[in-house]
Amino acid sequence: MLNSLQLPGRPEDTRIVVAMSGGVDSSVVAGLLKAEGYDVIGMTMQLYDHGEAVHRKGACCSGQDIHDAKRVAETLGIPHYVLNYEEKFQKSVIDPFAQSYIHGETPIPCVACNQTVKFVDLLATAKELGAAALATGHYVSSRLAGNQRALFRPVDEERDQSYFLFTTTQEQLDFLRFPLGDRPKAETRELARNMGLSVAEKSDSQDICFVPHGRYSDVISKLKPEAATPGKIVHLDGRELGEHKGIINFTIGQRRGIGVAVGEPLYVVHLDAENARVIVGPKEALATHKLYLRDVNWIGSTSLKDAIADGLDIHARVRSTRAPKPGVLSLSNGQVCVELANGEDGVAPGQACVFYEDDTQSSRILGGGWIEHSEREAFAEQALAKIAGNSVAAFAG
RNA sequence: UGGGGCGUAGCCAAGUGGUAAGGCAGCGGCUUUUGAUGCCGCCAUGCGCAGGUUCGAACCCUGCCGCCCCAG
Repeated sequence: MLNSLQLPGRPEDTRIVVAMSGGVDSSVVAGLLKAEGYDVIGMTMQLYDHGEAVHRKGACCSGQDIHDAKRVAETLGIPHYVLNYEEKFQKSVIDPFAQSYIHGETPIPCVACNQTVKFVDLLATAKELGAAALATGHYVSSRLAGNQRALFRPVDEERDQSYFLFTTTQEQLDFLRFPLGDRPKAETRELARNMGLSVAEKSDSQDICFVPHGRYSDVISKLKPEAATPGKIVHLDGRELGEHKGIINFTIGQRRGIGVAVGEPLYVVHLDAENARVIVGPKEALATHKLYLRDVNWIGSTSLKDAIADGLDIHARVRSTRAPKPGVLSLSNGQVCVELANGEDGVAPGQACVFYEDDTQSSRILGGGWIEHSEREAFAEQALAKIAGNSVAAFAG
């Protein structure tokens, strides 16, 4: 006989740790589980210096948010602990974040945070406390598929956070619970009001939590002053259009902030970290069909190797908010790759490609990988090759 | 200093007598638990300068300044 979290034993005998960010979602999770009678412990991670981000809307894991979490815990009558993971967060999330941009890639700190601090350190602490599960406020569903848990898209498609959870391992998945995956966001807020939680009307979190005022490049510059190396802005057709203040300020697909006027809009199509060049071009040059992935995490029911041996029809996401699009997952020269039937724009190395079983509303998440590089239309590939050649020639001369 | 052309916002550019299009760039906002994209809004009391004609001038006239081309 399993309880509502599909664990053996009565709720009263089941200890659950809830990762409380200080936001509405995780607060409601704690409230729901407490109401069901579970032995709930709230835990909040302190991830970075609260000095600068205290009053920022939509932050988490610092200053005000920790206070909010504490208040909620008091209201619910559950114990609450604050875990100082500042050093780990710096090392596992912020530093790699900066390095990624320096290398001309575009990181996803939210995934790095889930992958490291949240589902490793916090999860370990939960186990140490004798918890049977770690519950979070993510909008994603998980349930048993055979004798192991599987991940599915949530009921509220608009809030789907599965993209940020693609690195979750089977072992972590078996210990995690996502009670909000089966209800719409509006209902969560309603529940928060009914529970009398102080955070009921708090704005949703957005943007990178550890970036104070919207300029992520400031964080990098502060951390690595030498990172902002100026360089040239080069058009796909070879023209040098101007200068920029460092490739850390750009990402593939970006339009605003290039600062060059040529009559037609320009987009960043490639970042040449080695030569500090930003390659720009027309929107058409962004269309990407084939993605090569590294560090693939697979949480399908059969092994990855077996599943994709003959090519597997999947739906894939290259960004969190877009609907999964049809594609084929396969092995190409030993590297996992995805061929998107209709292509996508703005595909940047360092971002993730997440696999879904199909395009249904409650599709299973099969895993995903980090985008190492990608292939565009022939004309763009040729132009890029030519520009790369010019750079080599320039160095030789 | 003979001839011709041009000077409109940061860039490009339409307008050739009726009260300054548009694009790009920039700025602001919306959207978004990553970076983006997208969408919406803002952006020349003034058209190289100074006079003149006219009810009315970026448009016509005069002079000046600057740039370009051809011929030297």
